[in-house]
Amino acid sequence: MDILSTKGEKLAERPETGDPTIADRVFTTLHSAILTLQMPPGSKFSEAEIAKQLGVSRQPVREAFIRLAQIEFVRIQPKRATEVCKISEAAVLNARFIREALEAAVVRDACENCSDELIDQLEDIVERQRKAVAVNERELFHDLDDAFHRSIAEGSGRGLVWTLINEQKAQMDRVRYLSLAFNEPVVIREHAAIIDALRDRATSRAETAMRHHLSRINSLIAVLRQQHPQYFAATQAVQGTDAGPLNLRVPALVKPAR
Amino acid sequence: MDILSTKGEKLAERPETGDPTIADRVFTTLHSAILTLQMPPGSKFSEAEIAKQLGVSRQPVREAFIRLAQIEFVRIQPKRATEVCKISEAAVLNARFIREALEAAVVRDACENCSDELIDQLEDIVERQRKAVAVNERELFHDLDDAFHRSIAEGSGRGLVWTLINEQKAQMDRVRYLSLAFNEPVVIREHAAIIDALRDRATSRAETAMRHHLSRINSLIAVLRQQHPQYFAATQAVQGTDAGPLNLRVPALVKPAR
DNA sequence: TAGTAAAAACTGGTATGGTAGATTTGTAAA
DNA sequence: TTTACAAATCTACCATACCAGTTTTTACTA
Repeated sequence: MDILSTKGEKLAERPETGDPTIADRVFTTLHSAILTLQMPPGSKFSEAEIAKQLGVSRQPVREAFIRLAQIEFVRIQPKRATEVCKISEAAVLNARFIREALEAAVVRDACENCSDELIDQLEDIVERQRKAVAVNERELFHDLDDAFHRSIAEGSGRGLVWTLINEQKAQMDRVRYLSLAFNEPVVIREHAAIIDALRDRATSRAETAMRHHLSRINSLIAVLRQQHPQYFAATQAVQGTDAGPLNLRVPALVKPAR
Repeated sequence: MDILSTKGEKLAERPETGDPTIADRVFTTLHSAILTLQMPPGSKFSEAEIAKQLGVSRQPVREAFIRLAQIEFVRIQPKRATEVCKISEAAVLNARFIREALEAAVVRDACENCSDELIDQLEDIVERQRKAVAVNERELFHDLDDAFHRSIAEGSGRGLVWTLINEQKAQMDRVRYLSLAFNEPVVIREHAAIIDALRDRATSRAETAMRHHLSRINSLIAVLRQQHPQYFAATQAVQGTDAGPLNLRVPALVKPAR
């Protein structure tokens, strides 16, 4: 089956080299395939199978799996199977909570720090979103949506925060791919409201607008869960990594290396 | 040699099995060694070297490296070396920003949702902190500090958020290990203030108290940077993963499945 | 036919050898 | 002494073989 996409985000590359490894490319490929639901939640596969499909050895596939497991895209069951994590409603709502808290803080910062150039840039992005809607370019629209939020973070000197938001967003993005009707006009209106508040340096209003903008997924998820129950995990299964009771220390074991 | 501990932070274990792999144990060991500065920032080492020291093959060490790289504990330079990431002031301040935004949101939630049992539990933790100070048990004190913040998150139904806070905290914890004088009495007083606000369900006051409590590291880091310049990265080196200008798709990199 | 146990066919985990690229070292020339 | 360049020695990456569990299939028994 010709499942694997060849496009993907630049999540995998090393900062030091413009020369991504095979493991990097496998990671990018699988990441994209999972995000776009080409590999649907709950589907099982094996290192060997993917390796064969991609024409590489098991080793880089295995390393890609490790990284995917760390961002909870897949769940590795030793000696058993590896499967694409189902969408956990709790995890999505948690991601939204985190994103809202962070973006609210970021947009407050932006109100106080940001340059007029940022506002111009944001308006440009929204304008391009209007055009994307006009020609029905859904992918472009979503990329521009990312760019909008990202620009706010970077424009207020919080570029590093975006890295984290982006990770959290991944779980939500799978939901987004499930939803065919995303109501782009409303998104554009909300973006415009955020820009207005930024221009007026109205901190509270900007925060409120951002929180409202990010809250829409709450209504989406319930509907989508109904439509695609097979993609969702059982309700109470939190599926998170438990860090244990107290994070106790381990004894000293490794000598520092020179 | 009898090398790898089987106890320790449960960061590494798989949910499905009580049987951590060698790679899990290597990860835990190295994670702890880096956190406690036994492996100081900037020190270089190799897969083979660590494998030899620990008496295992290179493979599980390599997988541990991958996971450590993902949380920015080490930096893998292909064909060159792997080194413990230096402490980046920008990264620490970023982590503090994220933590403050999240914990502020969490404590607001806690004011509205939390049970009286939580408040009792928090008071118990602070009481144990007092005892820890009395007998000068620094490690225990810090563990209890973690427990305090974690309990608030879990008590308000935001346990998953703690997972993320904990990751961010790691960068800050290395700084904490550098600091011999942590001013425990002030910490205890601030914890008490948070509890008071929680008991009164005073949302804004709780948030303010929490933000104030988390802001102390700002003054710490400048001093520590002076004292231990070799552990810190150059100022402008942000050292974060840059995802590129727009998250545009990358061209086809992997041959599609055969 | 139903139940059960052996065996075959998977799974991911680990060890090891080889490769390409980066760094260091050493040697020879200016 | 300094410089240039080649060889030796690192590095992490990849492929492969093997191992120990798990699951599925198969075949035999009641």
